[in-house]
Amino acid sequence: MKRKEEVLAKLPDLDSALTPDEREQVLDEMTVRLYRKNEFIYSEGDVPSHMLCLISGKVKIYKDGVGGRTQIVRVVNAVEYFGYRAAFSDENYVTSAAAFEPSVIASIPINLIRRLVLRNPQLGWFFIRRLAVALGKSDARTVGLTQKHIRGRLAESILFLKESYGKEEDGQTLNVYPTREDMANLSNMTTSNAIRTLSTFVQEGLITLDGRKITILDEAALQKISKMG
Amino acid sequence: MKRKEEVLAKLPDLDSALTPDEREQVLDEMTVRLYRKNEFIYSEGDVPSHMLCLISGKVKIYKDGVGGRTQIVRVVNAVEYFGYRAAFSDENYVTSAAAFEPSVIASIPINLIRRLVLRNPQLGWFFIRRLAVALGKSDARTVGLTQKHIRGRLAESILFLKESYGKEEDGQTLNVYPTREDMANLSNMTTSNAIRTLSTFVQEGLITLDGRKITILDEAALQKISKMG
DNA sequence: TTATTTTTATGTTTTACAGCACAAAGGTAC
DNA sequence: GTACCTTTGTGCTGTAAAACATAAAAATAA
Repeated sequence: MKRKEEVLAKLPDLDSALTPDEREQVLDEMTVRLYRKNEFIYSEGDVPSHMLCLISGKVKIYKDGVGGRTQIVRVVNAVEYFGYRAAFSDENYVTSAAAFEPSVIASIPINLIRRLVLRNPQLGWFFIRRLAVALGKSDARTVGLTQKHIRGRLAESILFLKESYGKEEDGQTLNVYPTREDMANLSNMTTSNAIRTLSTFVQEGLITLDGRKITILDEAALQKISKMG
Repeated sequence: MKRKEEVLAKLPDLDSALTPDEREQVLDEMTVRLYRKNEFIYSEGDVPSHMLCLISGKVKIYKDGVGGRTQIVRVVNAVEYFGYRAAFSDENYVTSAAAFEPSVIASIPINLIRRLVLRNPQLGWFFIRRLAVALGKSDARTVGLTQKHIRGRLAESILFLKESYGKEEDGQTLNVYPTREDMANLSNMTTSNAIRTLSTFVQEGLITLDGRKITILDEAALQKISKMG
């Protein structure tokens, strides 16, 4: 219970919306657990019963499409809520979620959240803002992924990861370590082409690679490649 | 003013959220005007000052991408709100909107809406649901447009228009009359390929074309083509 | 009406990228 | 340790769809 109190303290938007009674209830109904690397959190078709909150770690939200291909549509960083969209629109999940790396995730019954939102306009506004931002990003992504050429899409993905997860202390190495396949699934291309194009980026002095570590050397050039398509 | 009263009566989610005082204010600050066919409603980069409501007509929301290509990301049918996403996430518009056909559109200051949402949780919940549905569709669209082949994408677009605008009295002709270029911009392909692929659909007995009228003859087959990619 | 622009239609060429195939390197299990 | 599987890397081939080129038809303007 001590642990849960700490978790709740990290969720100010939610915590501040609670009466003492509700707070008790949230603490009672909330569960916290560790997901291992690559572990599934939920899958397309599942009934969304809980809102999730990533306390620590990194999570990818993706869709499996035609011909075994996968598209990562969003990534989640700590501390962020996720898994509530489907519940809010009364659908089953249309995406799947998995941990990029070991992740601690809190689950709160969605019915409880719904009740809170219907009583607390500030909390409602919080979710409106989150959804509005996500929708804008999704629309931008649709166009980027469909219209840009392979180099543009890969550059966009590298910058997307930088925006989402930031950099290490050196100020240029991405703070996330995706496989080449992850890069391909972010960028709407085959793994081969992700590998190939990353290599040419290295040759051109835009990035360096050390296993799965990606270090950005020339961000301006990447921006340009991403923008030009 | 009579006209505005009628318009407000068509917006139950909003109307019921208003106190008499606010109702007066909305009627006072709301403007209603007719947009001609293909007229711009707002453009990428504009500052969103009003929430819009399509009273009658049809509207397309689109993004201009690289190389002069355009992607229609959403379509709006009467009576539906639009143009609020950017305002809710404190951004300028990242999309543009134009009328598919002559359209009557009401504008309500977004600040007024924001105040109402912050006081009325039901209204907040209404927008949460709308945004959640839109985000789910946008994600599905991203994957459909990137992974499917040209026939699958075009079939998807035809079905998308059917879902969005429905059919005429005959039960099979789409109730919207997009140019071939519109079809291409919906389906992420060139106009030439939209024309070509529509023709093959006619040859295969899936649809008939009469100018811009699209009549669906074999919806099950279109569903299959859309699903298979 | 006639003129002019826009839209539709089709054929040809080019190319970006997927789809293999295969090998080396790196992890993981036993 | 050895065996096995996954990930990374590179070359080759085929093809889906863009790009280009005209031309006819339709819509719009004069």
